[in-house]
Amino acid sequence: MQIKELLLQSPSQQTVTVKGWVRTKRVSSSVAFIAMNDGSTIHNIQAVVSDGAVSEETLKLVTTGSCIAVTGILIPSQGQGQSVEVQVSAIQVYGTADPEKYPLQPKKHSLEFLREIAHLRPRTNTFSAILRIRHALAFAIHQYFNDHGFFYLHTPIITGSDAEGAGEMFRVTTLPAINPPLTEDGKVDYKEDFFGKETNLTVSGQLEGELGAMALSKIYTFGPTFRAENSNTTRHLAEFWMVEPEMAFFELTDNMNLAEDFTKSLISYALENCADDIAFLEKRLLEEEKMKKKEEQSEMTLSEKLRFVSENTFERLTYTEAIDILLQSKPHKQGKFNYPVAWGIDLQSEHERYLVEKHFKKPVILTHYPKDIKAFYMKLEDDGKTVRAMDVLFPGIGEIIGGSQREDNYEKLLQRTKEVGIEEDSIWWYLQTRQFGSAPHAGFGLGFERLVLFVTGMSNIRDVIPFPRTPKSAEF
RNA sequence: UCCUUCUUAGCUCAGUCGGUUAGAGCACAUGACUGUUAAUCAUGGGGUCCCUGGUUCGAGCCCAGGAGAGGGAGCCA
Repeated sequence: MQIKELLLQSPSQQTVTVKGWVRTKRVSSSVAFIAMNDGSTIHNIQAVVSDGAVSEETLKLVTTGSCIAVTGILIPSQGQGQSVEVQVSAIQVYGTADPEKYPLQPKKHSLEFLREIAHLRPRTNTFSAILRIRHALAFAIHQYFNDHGFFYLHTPIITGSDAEGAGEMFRVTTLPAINPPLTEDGKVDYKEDFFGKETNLTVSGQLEGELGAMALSKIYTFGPTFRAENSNTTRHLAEFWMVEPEMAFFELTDNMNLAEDFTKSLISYALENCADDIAFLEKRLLEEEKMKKKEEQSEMTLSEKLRFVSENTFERLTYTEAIDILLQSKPHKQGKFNYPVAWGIDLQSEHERYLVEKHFKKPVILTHYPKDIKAFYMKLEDDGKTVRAMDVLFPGIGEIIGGSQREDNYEKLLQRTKEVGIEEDSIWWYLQTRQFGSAPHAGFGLGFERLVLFVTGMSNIRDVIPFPRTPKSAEF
């Protein structure tokens, strides 16, 4: 029986067997206490070994990190801190853990150190809590879409197009790294490669997602995506998971409504279903906050922040309105921004942070960006200057969602591909959807790790994915 | 990629003006203790001071180069 279930049982004379990893062992002359955890819950179960119940040799093997099965009777606990505990009659040691060598000690470890032992960090309270929340959010995503008539579309991970323009790509090839076949003009001959052309790992499933939406009406993708950008920040990974719904007959406002309802319901799901884990992470954050200066401490606890976001309306405004607010802002007038503010600029982090964290103090949806700073597939407004784009900005995270209504007019789309220098041949199939039964449609991409970051209150994206891939780092 | 900070025991860190034998807390080991909650108390072991080179009578400390990590920025989700 899992420890999560066991802790909910009322004590009985029935014999139970619990399997898990030892967190701590406390020994006194006549009794030993073993705290065990199997990852099913943040809570440990206490196994009590009375004098003589288990041989001394066996008990000696029970150390922090070892894996054991204990058999005994579930009894009411005499001590504080738990209602039931196991009165042990037998212990089976599955795997020992030399206490001199086992890196996880019954004490606080820095997140930096735990990153170096990512193979063991899921055994800590913090990471098991994060991983359970990550799972719950993934489940909630599928449930939400299923309940709302979306179909899960599996878009390819290896792509032959590099038209998304979302960033540098990882090349996929089976050609030898040394002396690859060359063309007559000395370049690598990809006709000889596995697919007979240049291929890469996907940076987004959107273009294929649109093909699905043009048949199934409402689809979503949820899979890994890859960016070979040399980004070294707390918000970027080279391999991350993205959720990309795409809906026929949706215009920009429908898209915004969906994005807002979707993220709110995911957060509510976590609040309802991961209460223990969120409470643990909240306590952890509070301790961390105490170390900070007064002015840097956040005004809300983690659960307050999550509830605030899930219960309040996101602020919606256009890029042009946002620029006006920034031009009127104190930091702009006092010259505090490092980057100048003017219509046409790409908003910098400091600008987004001001809008979200200082001015509105809630999530913000920015729309109608200038076309020149956005992707080619976004629908051009009638003003000819802006596109029907939307970015959802979250406090502390920045851009968590980027999306748009797509250009559904063939001529206009073709025009834009030419302007940004995309070869027609490379995305003929994408362009054809605008020739055969085109329809207004829209969609967005949600960075899954950024959502997990927000819900767990963690500050580094490397700590919300089991095995992070970042520049110069692909261990484990 | 740029800016910036850091690298000393298993972990988190201190280390004075460059000075002879490098410290603390936790962890670990041993012992004590009749119910603990990251138990407590006592004792003990544990060091390539990130690497390479230089300055100096003498370098953990100063200089140069390199590696790794953190934070910020850019790119974005």
